[in-house]
Amino acid sequence: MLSLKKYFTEGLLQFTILLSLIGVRVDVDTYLTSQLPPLREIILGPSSAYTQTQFHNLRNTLDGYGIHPKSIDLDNYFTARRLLSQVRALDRFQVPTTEVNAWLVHRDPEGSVSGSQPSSGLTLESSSGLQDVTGPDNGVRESETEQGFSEDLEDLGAVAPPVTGDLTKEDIDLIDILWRQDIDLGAGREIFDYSHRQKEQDVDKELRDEGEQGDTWPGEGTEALARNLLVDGETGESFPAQVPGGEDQTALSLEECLRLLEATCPFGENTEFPADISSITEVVPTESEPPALQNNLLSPLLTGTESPFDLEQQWQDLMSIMEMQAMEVNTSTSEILYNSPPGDPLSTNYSLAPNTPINQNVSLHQASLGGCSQDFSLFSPEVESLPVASSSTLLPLTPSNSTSLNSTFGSTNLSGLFFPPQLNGTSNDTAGPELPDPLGGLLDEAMLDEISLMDLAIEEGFNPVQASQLEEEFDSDSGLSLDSSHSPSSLSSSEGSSSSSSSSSSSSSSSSSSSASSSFSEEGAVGYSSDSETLDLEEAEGAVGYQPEYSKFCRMSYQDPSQLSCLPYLEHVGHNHTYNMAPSALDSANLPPPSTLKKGSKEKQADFLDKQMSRDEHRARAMKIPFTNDKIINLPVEEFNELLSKYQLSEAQLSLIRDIRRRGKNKMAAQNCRKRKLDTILNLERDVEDLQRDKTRLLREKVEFLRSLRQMKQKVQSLYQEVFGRLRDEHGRPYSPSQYALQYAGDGSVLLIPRTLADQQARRQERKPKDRRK
DNA sequence: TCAAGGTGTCATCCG
DNA sequence: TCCGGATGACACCTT
Repeated sequence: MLSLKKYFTEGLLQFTILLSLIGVRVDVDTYLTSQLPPLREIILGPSSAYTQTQFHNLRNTLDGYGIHPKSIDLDNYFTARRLLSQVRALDRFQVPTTEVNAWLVHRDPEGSVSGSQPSSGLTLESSSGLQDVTGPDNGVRESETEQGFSEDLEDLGAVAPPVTGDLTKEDIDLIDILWRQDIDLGAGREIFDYSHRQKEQDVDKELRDEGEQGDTWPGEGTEALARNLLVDGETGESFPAQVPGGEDQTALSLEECLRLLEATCPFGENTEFPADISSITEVVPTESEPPALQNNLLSPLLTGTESPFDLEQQWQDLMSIMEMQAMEVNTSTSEILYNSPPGDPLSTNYSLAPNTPINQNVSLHQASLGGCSQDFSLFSPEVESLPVASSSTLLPLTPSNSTSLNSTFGSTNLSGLFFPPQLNGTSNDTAGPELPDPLGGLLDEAMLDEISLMDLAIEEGFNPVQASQLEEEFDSDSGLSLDSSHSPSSLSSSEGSSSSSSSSSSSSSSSSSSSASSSFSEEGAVGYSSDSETLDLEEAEGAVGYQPEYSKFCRMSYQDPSQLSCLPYLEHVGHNHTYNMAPSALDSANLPPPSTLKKGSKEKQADFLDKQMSRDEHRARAMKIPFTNDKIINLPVEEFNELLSKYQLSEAQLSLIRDIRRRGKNKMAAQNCRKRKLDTILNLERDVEDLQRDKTRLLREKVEFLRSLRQMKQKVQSLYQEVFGRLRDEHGRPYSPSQYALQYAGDGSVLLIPRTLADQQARRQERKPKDRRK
């Protein structure tokens, strides 16, 4: 494990530096800040020295780079945990662990990192050098309390040593103590298991209870310290995230930590922390690892000639570019992963890290493919001048070959190390083959620029449909969502409505009174749909108002029409909001059992019926129209006139009846119209899909033709050279290619002509197409 | 409170 | 000229 750490950290650092030197900005932030326990432990051990870079930017963006929004709290949390751990470790025997973050102390001998440094950024950096990353167990972020704690520590001087020049003995002692504090002896996972932590939490809880009952801290500081030492076998930390109300607990833990700090190291506010630590170092027995190992671990940075801030800058470059690539295109994947339920442990712990490399992979391809698919530079006139082998050089960067980057990287293949086994196992389908791609993309961006969708489709034997799907995914931001056409509901409704709209006129014209009652027909929005608005006392005089209850009840088409058909008043009224419902669904509408209609509720029912009636129905009732609105609306003109002639109706009644008929018909027409609109949109979407497929197919065919043409030209050229090379003049000497050329005659014969003449003819032939264009 | 979508209604056009 | 379908526009309501 230690060798693996050494190997990996060295390799990763060298690789990162290499990328930075060549100008590639890679965002490793997403790797480091992700809650990937194995990854963190592999890269950093239980600490997070690398995240100092990020922590440096937490509260101040000195270099102008944006801070990853998902990493701030996490880093704060890790920082606080690390501070807490180290404070607790001051007075106890500690299992030595490999503390990578000691690099930060070493690597900045002439830096301005100082505990008294007024610059917040520098202070933060120095304090972050003490931060700790203990793994993924901590899902709760308590940035506020931790920041406060960090600031408190700064006030106490509990910051990194004032390394303003050469390392003093105290500095070296501090480095040594830091190393000894956190050496990882490979403690078993059982130390971190829940039951163990639960016990520790219980201890903490008791401690807090005591603190709540009475502020016994000053007197019990030593005891609390002793109890606190049992909290964590390796780091001495509690696990606030495991307990409800974790923030409070963390706050207490931080406060407790401060108190412990005071109890353990009673330095004043201006007392420099390192001095105390160095003094403690002599007392604390440690089992440090062999110095050689430490030196080996330190070597990657210590041997570097770059300044620490340059290295930090390179890290930030690495982080930034990877983050930008991740955020660039593949938002869908991000949404899936980011929007995972918070309770999902997998998504909570691993959402960021697995997502990032996947996005980077896809984004790199999408960035190149999207652009190329539109530019189609491959089909430009220069396409013939492109070497045939050029496409083959792109192959390693295509998705199908992306896995080959593993072999390309050989022993430095990072993908297997970047991600824990369980993660690789769970995300193999999606992330597996794509993981190396960011690295591949970083290796040669210029090559990626030349990748096109058609390259994938042609060179890699992509199905055109797949290619078009890729294009569709790239164009997912278009106004019309093509996926909506795949929605079962929308599709069925549109298909069902298309027939209804075409037959609406016939049905309405041929419908009789019986057909009018069958408004819940499969024809859709052809039946009368009674308005759902109510008519209260004012409405009878023209006021209009809505009753939300009823609107909720039968407003939409999917609402149950049985709620209305059970009502005797409305059994003849076709409240047809069901034009997109299946007939079976309508037929299966259940009527409430008659027993439920008790006499006591008749009044309520009457009120309810009043509310169910539309405005026109209310008006018709108010005007004492002797027939139903359904008949008024759905009867043919002849029958409608007959009906009117049977009754002696006043002018107002006739006017209302005509209005009801007009409005009812118009309502149905509007519904049909809207359905047609929807159908049109859906059909257009399908047409767009078909056209995209055709476009992809045609482009593929074009490229195939171009390739075939290129091959034929090469063949002709080789034949030309062969024939020309066999020609001999009268003296048996070969003709000079610079002086003579072969020309193909129209009849198939081949003539040997002077080169000048051939050039002239070639020019003429070139002019002809231009003239034709003009 | 705002936005988006659904629905009813009116006015208008057109066959 | 009337009838009715189609549709844009608007208002209102719900989510």
